[in-house]
Amino acid sequence: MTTPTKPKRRTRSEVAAAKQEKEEREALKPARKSRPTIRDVSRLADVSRMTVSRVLSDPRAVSPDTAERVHRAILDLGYVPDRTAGSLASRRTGFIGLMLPTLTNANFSSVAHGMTEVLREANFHLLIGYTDYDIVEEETQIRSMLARRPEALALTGAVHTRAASTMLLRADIPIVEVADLQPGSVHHSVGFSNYQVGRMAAQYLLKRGLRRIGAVGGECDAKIADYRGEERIRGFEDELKIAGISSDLVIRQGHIPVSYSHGAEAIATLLGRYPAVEGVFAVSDLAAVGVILECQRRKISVPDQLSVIGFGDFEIASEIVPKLTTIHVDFYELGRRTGRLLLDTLSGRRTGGREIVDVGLSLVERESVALRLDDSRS
Amino acid sequence: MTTPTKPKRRTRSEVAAAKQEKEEREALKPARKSRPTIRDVSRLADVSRMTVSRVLSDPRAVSPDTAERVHRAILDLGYVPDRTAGSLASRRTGFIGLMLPTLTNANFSSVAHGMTEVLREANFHLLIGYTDYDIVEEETQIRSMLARRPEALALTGAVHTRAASTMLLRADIPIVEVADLQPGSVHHSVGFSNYQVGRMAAQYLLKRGLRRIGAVGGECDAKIADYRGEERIRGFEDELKIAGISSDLVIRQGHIPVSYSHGAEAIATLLGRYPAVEGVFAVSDLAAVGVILECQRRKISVPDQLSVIGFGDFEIASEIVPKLTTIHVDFYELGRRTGRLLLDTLSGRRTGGREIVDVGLSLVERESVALRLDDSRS
DNA sequence: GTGAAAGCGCTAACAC
DNA sequence: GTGTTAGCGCTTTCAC
Repeated sequence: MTTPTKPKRRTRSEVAAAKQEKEEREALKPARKSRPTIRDVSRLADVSRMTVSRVLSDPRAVSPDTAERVHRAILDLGYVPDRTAGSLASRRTGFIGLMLPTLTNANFSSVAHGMTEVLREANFHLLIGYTDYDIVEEETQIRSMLARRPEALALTGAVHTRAASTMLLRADIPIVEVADLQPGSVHHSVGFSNYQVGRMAAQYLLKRGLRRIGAVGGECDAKIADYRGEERIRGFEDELKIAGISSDLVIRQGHIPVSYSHGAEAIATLLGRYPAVEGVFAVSDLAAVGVILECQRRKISVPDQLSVIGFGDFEIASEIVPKLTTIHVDFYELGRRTGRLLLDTLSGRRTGGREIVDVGLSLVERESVALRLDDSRS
Repeated sequence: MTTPTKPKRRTRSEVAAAKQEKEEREALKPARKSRPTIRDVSRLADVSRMTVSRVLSDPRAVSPDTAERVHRAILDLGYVPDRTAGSLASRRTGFIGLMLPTLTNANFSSVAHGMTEVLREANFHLLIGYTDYDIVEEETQIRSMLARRPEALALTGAVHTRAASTMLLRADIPIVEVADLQPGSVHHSVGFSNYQVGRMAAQYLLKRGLRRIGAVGGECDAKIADYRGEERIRGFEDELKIAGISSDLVIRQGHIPVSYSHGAEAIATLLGRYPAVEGVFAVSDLAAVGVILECQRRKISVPDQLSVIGFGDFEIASEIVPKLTTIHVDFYELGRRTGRLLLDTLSGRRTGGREIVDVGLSLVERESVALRLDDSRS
């Protein structure tokens, strides 16, 4: 029972001696069959663990000879440093969180793509979560993400539960709200104004001489809501109001994520109620394409009989027949800007208050909106 | 200089005494302004740190009263456990890596979605990387992912660099190759046979009485290659060979990711070379939709003049006019199966050798393939 | 049911 | 340029 290799309970006086032995034990510790650690490398290269650490993090601080030996040992052993341990010691995890509404939307994917491109160079990893457009789920996700100690967080949108907001504040890390520019927020923002998207769409349809115009977007219910889509609709309605046009043709129907079939169904409803509708704004290109396709099935000519304008400039927009006129946002660039803002903030290159980056909007005129010359307005 | 609070160098004899003081110092340690730790919770709840840990990981091991006090303390402090530290101590990171070719493909996103759904319940997090279809980049990504000590890895496809394969073996964790069933692999597989996809497409076109048929896919160059797409093309060609039909109409053009415009350009090439082509298989629905759209522009009727069959059953497939006949794979389910396989393996519920899960293929007959009744074959 | 001791594999800080 | 010390915030293990 009293195996000498197995340390037993020791009296106080033995502690110092034990300490003496530490080095010796360390040297004897068998090259276990498990993954090699920094210690294995240090022994093989005959240097201290710190030197190995330095070779990896700041090679210039080590003499070329030593570095060479260490590198060889690393290769020999197939050593892969453990960033979990490194994170704990340095208190820098190298994680940045990104919370998306859904994984399966090309534009949000582009944000993730853009961020990753920027973060990669700085050796940061993106931790991706998604909420299915549910802010209660977002709260859960934020909590479990914070347990990974991300150094910064990017969230889609500016609407959160109270508890989530509290956690975010307490986390005391840079936070940026992405894809939505809300004046009230306390965090950084990189995005564009969804409200402005709606206004721009309405302005364009009006400018083209269209008057009987409407919009299609998703419903909002208690929990699951597309705040950004609703903002776009709101902007659209406000612009109509200014022009003295009724917003009866604006319909909210179906649930997010808004997609092709959603657009097809919504235009069917709209056409049923207001057969005379001559122009429609869809809160997403996917819905807009659904509208065009439904028109194709019904032999309604776009844009001759019905004009369509979308949002997002998804890839399909420039391919569909007729090509879709839409409002473009560079989501990939948005992701890059977000990544850079966060990196700059973390490195202290950027200091001070709330940063607001507007990546802007651009109208891409293609073929899906008619020009009513018979109309008298500009 | 000799600030009493700052511990100085100590003689051996002082060490024991210092140890004595440890507890006292700990008790005195100021409630620093930083994030609360398990120690802060334990002090507030007047229990040991271990008890707090148990409340979080195995509540039944703690008396209800104690648990209650601990929970209150957690809430009071807004304590969020640090999984970085937990991972190091328990040697379980709760990470599972997923390597995708690209972030911006709906079907791969579905895999990530499916996996996440399954992993969430087990409190695992997905670590997502992407390679841009480049196996050298994959190697880099795998290396940096392994530094996070994922407990398992899911890779898209079975083609890796030698160095990558070595690392994977050494990592000594469960690995599953996803979306590609390659007989030669040493790892688990969850997927389908891309080769079979191509054969199925050819068989279907032939069965419908089409003879002058071809395919459109991407080129392969030294590094960046769509192995899966190429497999599908290969299957297609082999089936043609069996039927005694030339595969001259099979063209590989352009680079991945294959998308709408790729299909449009490829069909333009094909039509230029072989105006009499009557049927085409596109390695991806996106390319197939591009073909349909290009035909629309050229006033070529689909399927009357040209039949089109795709792969992937992307959302647009069932919306486009005419609706696209395609080969469906349930990528979401594929992700779920992958997640479950990995979880089962990790929990020891599953043991033994290489597991191969074929999620299967199904042909979705819609409107884009003609039926040539004038042909004599079945 | 609860606690004390001993790390997990690294790095910050400082010594030489 | 290199090494030593002392943790990072948890969990494992074992004692009671």
